Amino acid sequence: MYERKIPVDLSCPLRLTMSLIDSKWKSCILDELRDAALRPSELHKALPEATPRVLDLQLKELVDDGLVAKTIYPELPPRSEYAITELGRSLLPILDSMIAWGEANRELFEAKYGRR
Amino acid sequence: MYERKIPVDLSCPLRLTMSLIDSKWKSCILDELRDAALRPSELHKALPEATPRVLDLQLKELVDDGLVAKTIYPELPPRSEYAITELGRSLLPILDSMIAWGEANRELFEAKYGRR
DNA sequence: TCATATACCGAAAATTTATTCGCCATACCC
DNA sequence: GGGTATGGCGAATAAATTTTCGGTATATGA
Repeated sequence: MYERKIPVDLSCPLRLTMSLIDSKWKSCILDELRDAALRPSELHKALPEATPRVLDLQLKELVDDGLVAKTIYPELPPRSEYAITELGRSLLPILDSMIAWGEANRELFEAKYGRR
Repeated sequence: MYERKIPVDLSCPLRLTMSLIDSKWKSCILDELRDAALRPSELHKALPEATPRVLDLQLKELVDDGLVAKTIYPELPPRSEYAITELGRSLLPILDSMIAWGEANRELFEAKYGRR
């Protein structure tokens, strides 16, 4: 039985929301799942910089928190799919505003921290 | 001269925005500064769970990233103030939507992860 | 002289998060 | 039997973040 090591932060609304998405890949995973459910191998193809292991670990927490749902198909070789839930989907407007902010300010930070 | 250990993530708009605010206290600091500039001791009073040290470290990164501005008053004992910049203020609507989401879903997670 | 107050910083330790590597199980195919 | 493919997990390591503790500097005032 899986259990979060670090519990969701219930101390204030902002920290609650942040604690659900503030790891390195969770917000990207939710963003990738917005249009279609993906298998772990497809998600890894979409986010090649993330290792399969870390995607697996963070998907487990997203499932645990109810933002993503997992479906296992009893086939061989095994197949599973991860889909965003309605609760997870309700976070997408927040991610959208972050994406818009990042696009609006990309040049500023590229100039500041240098395009390699 | 101060320098970020981990650079801002320029690889995509979402990760850029997240990398600016995804540490444990940065979003709370920005939220606290929305109405008035605060001195470090006042900020610590507003966020007593954060140690003065970590507030200091994260304020430095927020200043470095241009989200917060620091003013030093040459008095004794020393006095300094941290104020949100226009760039930082442009993130507040995102924080507002996170706060609203957290309020809307607080009960769900309290039921799930237990009020102590 | 000594304590106070304020902001700040260095360094070590502790904690949390991410990476790397290799293994498991299973049915299919050669 | 050996190779392939898939999803998943354990454990060790590495890296990043946070905490803890102590110290600096300065003018005031007891």
